[in-house]
Amino acid sequence: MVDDERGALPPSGSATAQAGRATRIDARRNLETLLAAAKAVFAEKGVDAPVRDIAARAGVGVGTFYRHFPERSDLIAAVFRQEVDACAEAADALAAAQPPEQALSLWIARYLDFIATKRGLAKSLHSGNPAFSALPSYFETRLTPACATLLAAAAAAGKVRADIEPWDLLRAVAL
Amino acid sequence: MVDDERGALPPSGSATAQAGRATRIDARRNLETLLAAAKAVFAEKGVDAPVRDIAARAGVGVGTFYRHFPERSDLIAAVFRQEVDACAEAADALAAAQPPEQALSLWIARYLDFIATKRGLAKSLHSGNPAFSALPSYFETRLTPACATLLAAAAAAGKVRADIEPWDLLRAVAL
DNA sequence: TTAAATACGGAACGATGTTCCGTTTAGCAA
DNA sequence: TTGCTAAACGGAACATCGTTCCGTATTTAA
Repeated sequence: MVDDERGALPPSGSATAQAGRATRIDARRNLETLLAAAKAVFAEKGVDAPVRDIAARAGVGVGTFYRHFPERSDLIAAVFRQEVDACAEAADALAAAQPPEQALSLWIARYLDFIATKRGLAKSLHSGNPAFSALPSYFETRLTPACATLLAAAAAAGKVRADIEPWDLLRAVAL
Repeated sequence: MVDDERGALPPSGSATAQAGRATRIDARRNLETLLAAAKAVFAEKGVDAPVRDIAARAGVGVGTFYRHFPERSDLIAAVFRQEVDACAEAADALAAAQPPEQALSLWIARYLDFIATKRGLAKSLHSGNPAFSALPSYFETRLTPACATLLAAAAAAGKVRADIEPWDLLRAVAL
């Protein structure tokens, strides 16, 4: 259940039903509600907001919270991963709907939003907590290809130089 | 009382008796005991060690702790300041007792010790807590002149190049 | 419809920072 | 020395958090 959100690469929902029963629908709904509540509360009060506040905002008990996120840090990691996913998916959507140059430009704006949000998380990310050690790699693995696709299309259209490395672009903005 | 330890520049004990009574001797003794206990406990269990542990190690109640350090962060800042002071004073002592080249070399070793200790504190220092915002400046203001004196003497004796900036040396080792 | 598996809610626990207040003590004067 | 008072002390008590537990409610499969 929570582990579905933990896979290193598969975006966010992997219906890898192993055996036994399927995940209950109320459980999945609460998981999503909790993630949404967490994003809202983090934006309002920062990443240090109490678990109780997040559970309350989601209209759920703390017991339910901990069923989905065994530790507080798991929530933070899940929110981070979900936002990385959203940013990567935005790249696909833009590539499909816009001409190369605008797709790239709009996505960079989108990525800037993400970075701004991440500022608060960054403190947690670099806190030495092993719960977060995999996140930077997730970030890179997910976002580099997304950026690469947009860059390649723009380069093919002659809109940007062809020697720009996706990872360098990401770093340039992030730092 | 605690503010005696807070001054931006005057090392650690400024007997600037303003009015009223003098600081009680038991109070001053407890302050020193607490600082020593804190250093020991930090070395053992890290900067996140509970206030109670530090008070217990000092043989003192938590009430006494909070009389001297209104917030936990004040203790950390005080320990940091005291260690900066000790490092700066070591420079004077070495300059007075050793030939320039050895004084410099021995002091760098001493400074390395300090940096190693500071590692644990660094996390707190850069945590965004305003209680710590003045510490980097204290560090620089106190240590740069100490280092400069040693460097100047060594340069005058022809033992080191004359174009080494004290601050650069400090950074080179610290980073 | 029913029984078992699953999930839920929230009281309760343990740890920690901080406050409060009755008791003790150092410092001063008679 | 004795007595008085401000200052300091000790530690119980409070508030906040993360986390655990367990009795109850809901979902699902047959």
